[in-house]
Amino acid sequence: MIPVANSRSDSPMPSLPQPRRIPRQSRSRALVEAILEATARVLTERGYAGTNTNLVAERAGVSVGSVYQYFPNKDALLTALHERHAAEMHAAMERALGSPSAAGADTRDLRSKLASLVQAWLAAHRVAPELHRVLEKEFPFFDAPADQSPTDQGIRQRIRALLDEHRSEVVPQDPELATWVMVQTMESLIHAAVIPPGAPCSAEAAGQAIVDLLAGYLCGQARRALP
Amino acid sequence: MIPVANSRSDSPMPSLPQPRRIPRQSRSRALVEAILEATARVLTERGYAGTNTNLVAERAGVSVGSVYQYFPNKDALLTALHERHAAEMHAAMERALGSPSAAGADTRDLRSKLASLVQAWLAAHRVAPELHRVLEKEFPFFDAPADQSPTDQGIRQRIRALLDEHRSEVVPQDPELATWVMVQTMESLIHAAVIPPGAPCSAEAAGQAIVDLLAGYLCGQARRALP
Amino acid sequence: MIPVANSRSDSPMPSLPQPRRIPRQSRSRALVEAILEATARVLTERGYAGTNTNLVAERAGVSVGSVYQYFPNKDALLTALHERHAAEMHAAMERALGSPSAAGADTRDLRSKLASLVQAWLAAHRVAPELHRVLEKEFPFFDAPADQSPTDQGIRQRIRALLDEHRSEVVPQDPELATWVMVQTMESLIHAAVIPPGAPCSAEAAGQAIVDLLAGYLCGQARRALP
Amino acid sequence: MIPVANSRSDSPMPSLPQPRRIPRQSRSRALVEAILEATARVLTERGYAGTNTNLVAERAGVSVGSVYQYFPNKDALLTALHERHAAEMHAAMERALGSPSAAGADTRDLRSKLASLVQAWLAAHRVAPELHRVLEKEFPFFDAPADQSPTDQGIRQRIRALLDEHRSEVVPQDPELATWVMVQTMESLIHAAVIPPGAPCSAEAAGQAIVDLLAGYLCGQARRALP
DNA sequence: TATGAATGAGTATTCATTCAT
DNA sequence: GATGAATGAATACTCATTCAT
Repeated sequence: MIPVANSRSDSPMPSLPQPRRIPRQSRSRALVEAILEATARVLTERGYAGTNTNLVAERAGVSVGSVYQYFPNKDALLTALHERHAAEMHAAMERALGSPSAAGADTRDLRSKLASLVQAWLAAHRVAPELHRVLEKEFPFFDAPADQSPTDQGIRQRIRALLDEHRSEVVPQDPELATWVMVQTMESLIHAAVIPPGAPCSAEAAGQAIVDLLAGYLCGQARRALP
Repeated sequence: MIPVANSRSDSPMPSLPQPRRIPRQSRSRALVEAILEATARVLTERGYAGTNTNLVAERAGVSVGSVYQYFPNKDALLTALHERHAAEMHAAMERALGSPSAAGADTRDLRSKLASLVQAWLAAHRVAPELHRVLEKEFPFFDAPADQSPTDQGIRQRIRALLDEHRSEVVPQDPELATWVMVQTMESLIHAAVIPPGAPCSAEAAGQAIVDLLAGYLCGQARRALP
Repeated sequence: MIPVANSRSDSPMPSLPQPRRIPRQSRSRALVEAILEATARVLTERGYAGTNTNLVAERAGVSVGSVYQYFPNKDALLTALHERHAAEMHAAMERALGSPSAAGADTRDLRSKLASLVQAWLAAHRVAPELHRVLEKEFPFFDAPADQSPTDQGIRQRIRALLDEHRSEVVPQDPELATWVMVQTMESLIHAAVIPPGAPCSAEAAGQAIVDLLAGYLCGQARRALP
Repeated sequence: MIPVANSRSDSPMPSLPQPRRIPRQSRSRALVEAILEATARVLTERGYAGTNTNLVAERAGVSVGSVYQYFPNKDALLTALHERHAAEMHAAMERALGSPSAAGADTRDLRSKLASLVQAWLAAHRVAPELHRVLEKEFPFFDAPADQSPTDQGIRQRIRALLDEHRSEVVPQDPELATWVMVQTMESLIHAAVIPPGAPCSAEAAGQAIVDLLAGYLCGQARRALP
C-alpha cells in the first residue's frame, strides 16, 4: 500500500481528519460554513493545485488562523466537503427510497426504485458539477478512507438493504458482489454523465441508460417490457 | 473548462502536452524509455505528491535537463504514462477482439467477445495495480483530455465497431450512448476491481459480474442462458 | 532526555546535521562561504529568533534554494558555524601548544602552556564576540551533539594529553575529571570575559585570573611563586 | 547590546520584563503560581521551541487572556521563572552561609563555607535538572539582563561579602575580579555537572572538584592539607 | 476580571524550471 | 545534446497577542 503523500507533511494519512473542534455556537457554525463554502468555491474555480488555505481563508473572509482553528490541515477541508457531499447523497437516497425500516410501505418494483434513486442523484449532481468533478475525480484517493466513513457505509448498506428487499427479483447470487457492482456503477456513471464532457445525450437519456444497465444486471432484463 | 493549476506555471493546460521532440535515434528513445520507467516507478512508490522531476531524473540516471529535453513539463510525464497505458489497453483489446478490419473472421457472439475483453483488461491491470491506481485515481482529471487522445479515441471506436458488428444482438437504440455506457462502465469497474480494496470477491468473479452487467445491458439478459 | 524542538520540524535532532553536498569546486566553496558568512552576520545582528533562512540567503546574495542545496535545514547553518568556531579554537590550541605528537619539544611548564592557550583563545574570541555570544550562549543546546563532534573531541583530547604530559605536576587524581573541569572552566570563563558585559577588568587581567584559577586547581598553587 | 528578537514583536527587549501587575490578592497569587508552574512543566517537557503561551495557559487551567493579565509577553514568563530560580539559589546560599549581617557567627574557614555553598547549589539543581538545562542553556541570553536582576545582584554581593569576610585568606588582589571569577565558575560548573551528559563522575566528586578549583584559586592551594 | 475565539505576520522548506557550461 | 547548479515563487501551518463578550 502506498503512503499517499497528500498534504505537505508526508505523514501517513490517519483515517479521516476530523474538525478540530465541534462547533456548537452559531457563530462557530457560521464560520465553518463560510470556510467550507469558500473551499468549495476555490476548488471549483482553481482545482486542487490552485487551492491553498490562505486563499480559502481570504475568500471566506476569515483569517488563516481561523481555518486552522476548525480544520487541522488542508486535507481536512476537502474531506469535510466530501463528507458533506456524501451526506447529501445519503439524504437524496432516503428521499428517493424511503427509510429501510419502513419497508413494505414502498410497493414499487426494484426498477422503479432504481429509477427514482438515479434520478435523485443525477439532480443532486447537476447543482455543482464542477465541484463534484474535483471532489470525485481529482481526489478519489480520498475514497479509500471515505469508504470507511459512516455516511458512505450508510449508502452501501441502504443499497444492500434494497437488494435484500427485492431478493426475489434479483438474479445475481452474491448480494455482496451485487451491491459492490451497483454502488461502483452508479457513482461512476452518474459522475461521468454530469461532468463535462458528459454523456453524449440528454441527462434524462443518460439516466434512463443507467437504470437500464442496473436493472438489466439485477433483474435479468434491460427493458421493462420486451414484447 | 477549469484551468487546473497542475504544473507550477499557472497557465491553463492546453489540451495534451506533447513530447517536445519525437525522438528518432535509438539513444533518445532509450532515454525517453528510462525517464518514463523512472516516472512509473516513482509514482508507484511515492504517489503524486511524492513525485517530482528531479527525483525522476535521478532515478532515470539522467539529469533534469534531459527530462526537460523530451518533456515540456511535469504533466507531460504523467500524460505520456497515461498514453502508454491507453496504448497497452488498446493492444490488449486488439488481441482480444481482433482487428476490426478482420470482421467476420471472429464468429463468437457479443457476450463471448466482451468476456475476452474484460478478461484481457483485468489481466493487464493486475500487472501494476498501484501504478494504475495513481494514474487513474490520483489523476483522473487527465481523463477528460485523455478522452481526446488518439489512443482513447481508438478504444472508443473499437467498442463502437464491436456494437455495430453485433447490432442485431444489441438492444439499446442509441449506439453512441451505448458505447459511452460500455466504456465508462468497463473502465471504472475494472479499476475498482483491481485497485485496493477492490471487489469483495475473486478477480474471476468480478470479471464475470462485469460481463454480466455489460451483456445484460446490451443483450437484454444478464445470464447467457435463463431457462 | 528532552527532545529539544529546535527547528520547525519537531523531529528529534539526529546527531550532527551535515552539509547536503560536500563542495569540491571552488564556486561551490565560495557559495558555502558566502552563506556561512551571511549567517554569521545575521546571527550577530539579529540573534537567533531574528535569523531566518530567507534573510540569510538574501544577505549572502544567493537564493534560498541554494542555501538548501548545501544545508539540509536551518540548524545545519548554525551547526556549521559552530563547527567552524570549534575548528578555529582547535587551530589556535595547536598553535599555542604544538601538536601532541611533538611532545618533549615544548619544555615549558604546565602553567606557561595554559597561559598561552588562554591567551590564544581570548584573542580568537575578541574577533567577533557577539557572534560567539549567540553561538555559545543562545545555542549551547547545540553543545550536546557538538560535544560528539570530532573537533570538540579533539580539543578535549588535546587537553587530556596536556595533563598527561605534565602528570607529575598535576595534583588532581582523576585525569578524566580534571579534563572536564579544565574544558568547562576555560570555555565558560573565556566567553564570560569576552561577551558583554564581560569581566570587570581588562582582558589581560581576566586572562591572568583564568590562568590562576586553572593552575591553582591543577598545580595546587595559584601564583607562580608565593614567597 | 543586541536587540534579541525573542518575542514576536521585534522591538528591542527593554531590560527585564516585569509582571504587569504585582498580585496582592491570594487568588491572583495562586493564578501566577499556577501559570509559572505550568510554564516550568511545559518547558521541561518540550523545551524552548515547544513552549507557547496557549499551551502554558491550557496546562495552567487558565485562559491565555489571564496569562497576559499577569505577564506582558512570553519572555516575561521565562524571566519570572529565571528570577524564581535565582531566588531559590539565593535562599539556598543564605542557608548555607548564614546572613551576612550575622557575620562572625560562622567561624568556619572559607573552604568549608564554599563546600557548603557548592553542596547546597548542587542539591538544588538536582531537583529539576531538565528545567535548569532549558533555563540556563537554552536561554542564557537572559543571563545578561538577569545579571542586573536584584536577586542575581544579591548573590553576587553575598559572594563578595564572603570574600571580604575572609580577606585575610584570599590571595587574589582584586576583590571585584575574584567575585566575578567565583560566580561565573560556580554557575557554569554546577550546571555542567548536573545537566546531562554531566560530569564524568559522581555528583559528590564533581562538587569536591569544584570546591578544589575555587579554593585553589582563592586560597592558593587546592587541597586542604598538602604535606 | 476572565475568557478564548480570532487574528495575521512570519518562516522553513519544496520543486518546477532555466541556462551557463 | 547533456548537465546539474541555481533560482525563487509558492504554501502549509504556528503562535504571540488582542479584544469583544
